[in-house]
Parts: sequence; C-alpha cells; structure tokens
Amino acid sequence: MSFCEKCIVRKFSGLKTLNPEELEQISKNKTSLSFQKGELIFDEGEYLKGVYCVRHGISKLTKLSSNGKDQIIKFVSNGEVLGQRSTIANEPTNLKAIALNDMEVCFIPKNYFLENIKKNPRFSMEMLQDLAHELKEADDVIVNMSQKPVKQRIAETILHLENSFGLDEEGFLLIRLSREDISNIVGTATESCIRLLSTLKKEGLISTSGKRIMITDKETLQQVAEGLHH
Amino acid sequence: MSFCEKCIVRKFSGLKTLNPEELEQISKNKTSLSFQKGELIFDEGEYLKGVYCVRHGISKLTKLSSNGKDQIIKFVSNGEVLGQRSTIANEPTNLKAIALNDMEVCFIPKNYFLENIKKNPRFSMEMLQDLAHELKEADDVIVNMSQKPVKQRIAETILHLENSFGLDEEGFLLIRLSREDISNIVGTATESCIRLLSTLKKEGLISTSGKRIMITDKETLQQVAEGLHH
DNA sequence: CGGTGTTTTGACGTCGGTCAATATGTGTGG
DNA sequence: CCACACATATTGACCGACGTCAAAACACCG
Repeated sequence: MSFCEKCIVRKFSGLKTLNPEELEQISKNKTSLSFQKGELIFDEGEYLKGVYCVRHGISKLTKLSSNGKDQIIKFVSNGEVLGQRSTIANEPTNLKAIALNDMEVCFIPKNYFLENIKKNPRFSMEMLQDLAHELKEADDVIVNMSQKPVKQRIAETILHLENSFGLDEEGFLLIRLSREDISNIVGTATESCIRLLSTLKKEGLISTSGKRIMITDKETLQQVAEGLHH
Repeated sequence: MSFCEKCIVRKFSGLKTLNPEELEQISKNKTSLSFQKGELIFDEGEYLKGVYCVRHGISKLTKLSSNGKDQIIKFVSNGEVLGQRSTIANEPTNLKAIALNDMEVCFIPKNYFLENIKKNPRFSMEMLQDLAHELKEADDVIVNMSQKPVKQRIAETILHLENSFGLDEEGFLLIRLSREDISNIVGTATESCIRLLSTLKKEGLISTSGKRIMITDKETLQQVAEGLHH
C-alpha cells in the first residue's frame, strides 16, 4: 500500500494542485494495479470507470484505422495520467492503451476525479491546461503527418523518443520498440520504415542492434528531421 | 450594439452555461469587430488578449509547415469561439486564423473569460469538454492523415464540409474553398487534389462549377471515403 | 535442433509531387 | 463594354517516394 501524498505522479500531473485532504480522499479510494508487457489496459470504445495514474512503466495509445493498422497516437509513462480525456468528456475511449513493459498504476474512480474538478478551481485549471497542451501537440502531429516525408518523420520520432524517455547506461534509447511500432508512429509500411532506418544507419546518424537504437550524430539527425539535409 | 444574452454564440459554445450576471459583465466589456474576406484575425505565435466569438462568418485555422505550406487544421464558424486554447493555456497561438468570408465577431478580453472559468464550475466543465472533444477530433485526423490515401481524404473532406456547413438553395456546398485550400486540408499538392476531384467528377459522385461543389452520389462517396470502393 | 516470429533485402507497380504549358476566370481601369 | 493583367483551374509528362508481395536472414525459445 502506498500513499498518493508521496507518489511521483504528483510531480508531473495536474494532481499536484490537490490539497492534503483531497489527496487523502483519493488515496483511500484508489486501487493499485499491475499490467504485464503487452497487456491491454483499456480498449477503444470502452467506458472507463476512472483514470489511471502511471507509477511506473510506459504504455502506447493507439487508434485502429480503417486499413487495419493501429496508429500510435502517443505514449503515456511514469507520472502521467491515462484516460483523462474520456473521463472528462464522459465518453467511451477514443484510443486503446497497451502496456509496453511491465507497469504499476493506480486506478482512481471517476467520481473522485470529477469531484475535484468541480470543487478545486486550481485543479480544473490545471486539467484545462493539460488538455490545451495535448491539443497543441496533436495539431503539430497533423502538420507533420500531412506535410513531411517519411524519412523526416522517422528522424523526428527518434529524437522525440530520446527527449521523452532518455537513454540507458550504454547510450541506447531507453524505450524499446519493434519496427512495426515505429512504423505505426510515423504512419508507414513496416518495410519502408526498416529501409529508411538502415539508410540512416549507413549515413552514420544512428546505429541499431536489434530493438536498440542509438543516436550517433544528433546534429545531422536534427537537420534531417527539419528537412534541411539533401 | 448587441447583447450577449441573445447572441447565437450562446446556443453552441460553452458560454451557454454562464448566468445572466456573468453574461452582462461580458456584454459590457466586449467589443464588436468585423473582418473582411481574406483578412488576418491573428497570426501563429501571437499573444492573444482574449477570445473571439464568431457571430457570423467562417474562418480557417492553419499552421505553417516547414515545407512552406499552410496546413488547414480546422474551421471555426457561426456560434463558435476562436482562441480558446491559447487563452486557456496562456500561450501564444499555435495557429493562424484567417477569415474565409466577411465576418462579425465579438472580442472578449482574457480576464473576463478566465474569471468565469475560476468562478463557475459548470462553465469550466464545459470548456474541459470542449477541449476534450477537439482533442478526439484531432486524433481522428492524425489517423486519417497517416493511413488513408488522398482520394479517401478528399471524399471525407467533402462529406465533412457538407456536415459542418450545409448546402445552399441550389444544393452546392455552402462553404466555398479554393482548390489550394482543399489541398491544404487533405495535405497534398494542389494538382493532385484537382486531378482527384475531376476523377470523382467523372465517376459521377460530385459535380463542380468553379468553386462550387455539389455531391451527386452521397452513398458511393461515403464508400470511397471509407475505402470500400475499388 | 526444428518451429515461430521478427528483421532485412529485392523486385515491382502505383500513388502522388514537381515542373511546365494551357485554359479559364476575375477584377481593374479605360 | 472592352482590353489587359493577374490569379486560379486544368491537363500532360515525368519521376521519385512509398506500399505490396515474396523470399531470405536472423533471432528467440521450446
């Protein structure tokens, strides 16, 4: 049993604006859950009974396209909250959430979450800013998807993954993704993705070993991402 | 001089949750503005001093891509509010807003808007749901952009435009867009867009005359949009 | 060791982007 | 109302990027 008061989630999410009483209330009513690598947290179209605070682990949020592929929309990891949007909108989820590695999360029932939105203006302001921020990011993605060629998007994705999740001791990206996952981020066929990764490798910008990816020439990679390189 | 109490904007936007006193407060402090067709309402990166309620007209919100094209992210028209996101997030705008036809809008200074978010939980809940909804739409767009071929996206766009803005007396789409604008919605070269529009025409699904577009076979057009046709 | 799944590579065709030429507007001032 | 300039729409030719199919190389695991 752990206490919300000390949880890392407070450091990053809007939950930091809750006062001690509100936190205690939540702490009493949360349940701790674990998910294994690959396990489904919730599916597209489900009605959620609450939100999930990620204490440890990374999940991918995907949406099924009519062509049968699962487009990855974003990742939610340590210290972030899953299911905010659908809970706030009081709608079924728009996205499917899958654990990318073993995860520990806390489940907070809907009413405790919504209660605080109504009662604590600082908290609801924080939620508003959260959504506003996500919306901005989504708009950026739309532009990238529709205007940039795949190679740029791959370069961008690698840099973005470094930014969000960092590196391990050996300098590889901490997050391990299959080629299929990467191609589902950039929205392309797996083979195209593989091919472009290997040209990046030949050009000396990255090196790979299985699912491990290391950035070896960050500066040029950034230029590729911006489309300034050839 | 008009009064917020009777404004059409109240029918559609979150402003409907405001009570008479709050509305009067806003009504006193708003200013009425007009914009001509093609005029800039605000540019990407500007700090807004408030939000704009659209009484009449349609505007396009675009974002400049690194390849120099303005991707159209969405439209904001009668009864909707412009600049919500940046005002709430207290950030410079992410998007550029341009009037597509002559517009009448009311400008509401930031503090009156934010004040009500803090004081009126119903209003802030409404704003949250607004943003949540926009976020869902944006996610849908991401999937479409990354997974569907241009012809499907064009078909979808036409149907979407009919849905959002309706038809005139003759049965043409009420909203008039240049081919360039259409191609900036679907994220493609203008010529490709033109070519695909003319194949849709040859297939008898739409007919065009200048900037006027009429849907002549909605059912098949929907099938094309879903990718079920050939 | 053979299965099962993922990564890599090759060959090929098509979609969509670019450049250029031609039509068709559309608005301006005379 | 015409003539001109200029923007937008349309079409053609060409080519590169990307998707698809299929096979080979490699991993992982029993």
